[in-house]
Amino acid sequence: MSENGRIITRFAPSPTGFLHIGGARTALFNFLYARRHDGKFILRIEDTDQLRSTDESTKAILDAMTWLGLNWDAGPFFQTQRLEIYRETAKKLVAAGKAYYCVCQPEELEKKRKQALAEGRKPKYDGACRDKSLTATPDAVIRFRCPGIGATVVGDMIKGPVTFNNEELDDLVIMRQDGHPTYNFAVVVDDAEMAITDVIRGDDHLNNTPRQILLYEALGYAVPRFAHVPMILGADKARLSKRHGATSVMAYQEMGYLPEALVNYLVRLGWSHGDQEIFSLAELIAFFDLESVGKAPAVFNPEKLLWLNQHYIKECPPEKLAELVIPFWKELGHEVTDRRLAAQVVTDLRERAKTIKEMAAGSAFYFVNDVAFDEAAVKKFLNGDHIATAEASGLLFASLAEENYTKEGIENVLREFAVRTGKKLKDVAQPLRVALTGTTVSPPLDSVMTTLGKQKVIERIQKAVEYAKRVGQV
RNA sequence: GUCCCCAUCGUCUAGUGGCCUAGGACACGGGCCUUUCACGCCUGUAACCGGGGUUCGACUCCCCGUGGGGACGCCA
Repeated sequence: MSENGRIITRFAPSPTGFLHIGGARTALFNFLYARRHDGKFILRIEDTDQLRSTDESTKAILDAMTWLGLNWDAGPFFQTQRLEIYRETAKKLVAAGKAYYCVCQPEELEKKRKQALAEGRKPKYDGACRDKSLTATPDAVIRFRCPGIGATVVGDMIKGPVTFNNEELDDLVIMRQDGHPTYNFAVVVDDAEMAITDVIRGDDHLNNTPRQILLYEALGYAVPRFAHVPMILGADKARLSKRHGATSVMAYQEMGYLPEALVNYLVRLGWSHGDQEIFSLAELIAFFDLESVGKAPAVFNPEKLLWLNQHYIKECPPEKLAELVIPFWKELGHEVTDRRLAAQVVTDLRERAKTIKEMAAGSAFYFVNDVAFDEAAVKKFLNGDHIATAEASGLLFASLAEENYTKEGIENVLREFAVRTGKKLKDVAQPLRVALTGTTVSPPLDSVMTTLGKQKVIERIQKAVEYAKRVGQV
């Protein structure tokens, strides 16, 4: 079954919600491990829970994987399309005496479970139907017969060998009343059938692993290698959840994050390569290994993710960045079609935005007909003497020859003007900035002015002067 | 309660018995640069959970404790 020793990994989410941060990291590790070893990465949707699985979730998960660039080589496979395989396999187990039908009622079991917990015992199935040799009936489930003696060792690639006493394991249900397999059964059958060589998953599954190994053995399958990755926690060290902020991968896209940033952040959550922080995809594929995955759970730190996002924004080519900002401008009501202009705007903002969303907001002034003036800024920099300064410098720009209307030319005008009037450059720049952008915070004036173009600059200065006069600043 | 896992700066981590006066990164403080805000550069604060062993020598190995996480479903 195994393709001559080739590594095969899989990501197997249940479609009961969006792809979250933790799942994304698991998927990423599986993806990288497969790529690193020139193997195969399979996507499998574990939709055996009829109640909670939805098509929307499946779509959302696929979209998020695609956005992150976690391209799978096969699948998505759906467990609900493979029901026959589980049923047949389960029947074989029953025929071999390794599994049996059970008619214990869920309510009854729940009662016993609670009682055991209350009495301080480990809640385990009591084996009521174990030796009744029941046959298939509509309300019967199938349980796997656990040995109950001996021990099972999980040779985990991250945690090292972990030993479980088999008496800790009870007879788990493998086929439900509704004819669907349970997780522990379906996962074993599929991982075996799909010839998965390395199972990389969250360490919340470590406790399931011994019973899965027992199933592999009962079915005569080869046992894969396991790697249990520690959980991701929130700032309060509790398991990461909605109350810690955004946990959905796509929420980060909406907030203006680059997939490269999220991938880079996620991979460093638990994995390291010396002191290196920034990794290209090619480097990740070249370097990723399970030996360097830590054993301790990691706290999700949005600040560092933000820093990485800023880094990738700075690195991003303007043309590509422009493509990414366009939808965010649109959301702000600016239909930007001029790609050249967009690339220029983005270049102005590139080093001063932490997210694409922030970049869109910080550059909206380029696209308006009338600048939205910030009251405090106007009050401070478009008054008395300042307004005369703006007006005067505006005339200078107007008289600037087209070939001198460059960043250098503009800066020269600014500097000479400051020297001539005995002002600080700052006192010349700020009024202009407010006139052109409406606020005191913007990219450098020479950039703003060249991007905006001479005509608009002159127009905006005039309008600003008029505005200031109108609101009685003079 | 039982079982399993884990434990280095606030956070992510380097460290595999002497290289450690414990390194890097984020965040934070100070400084430089500067036409605003940023970027960048320099710099500072900050950690080996506790106790026993083992060893000439423990952040590194062992045990116990403590703390945190996970599992105990006809969820995955």
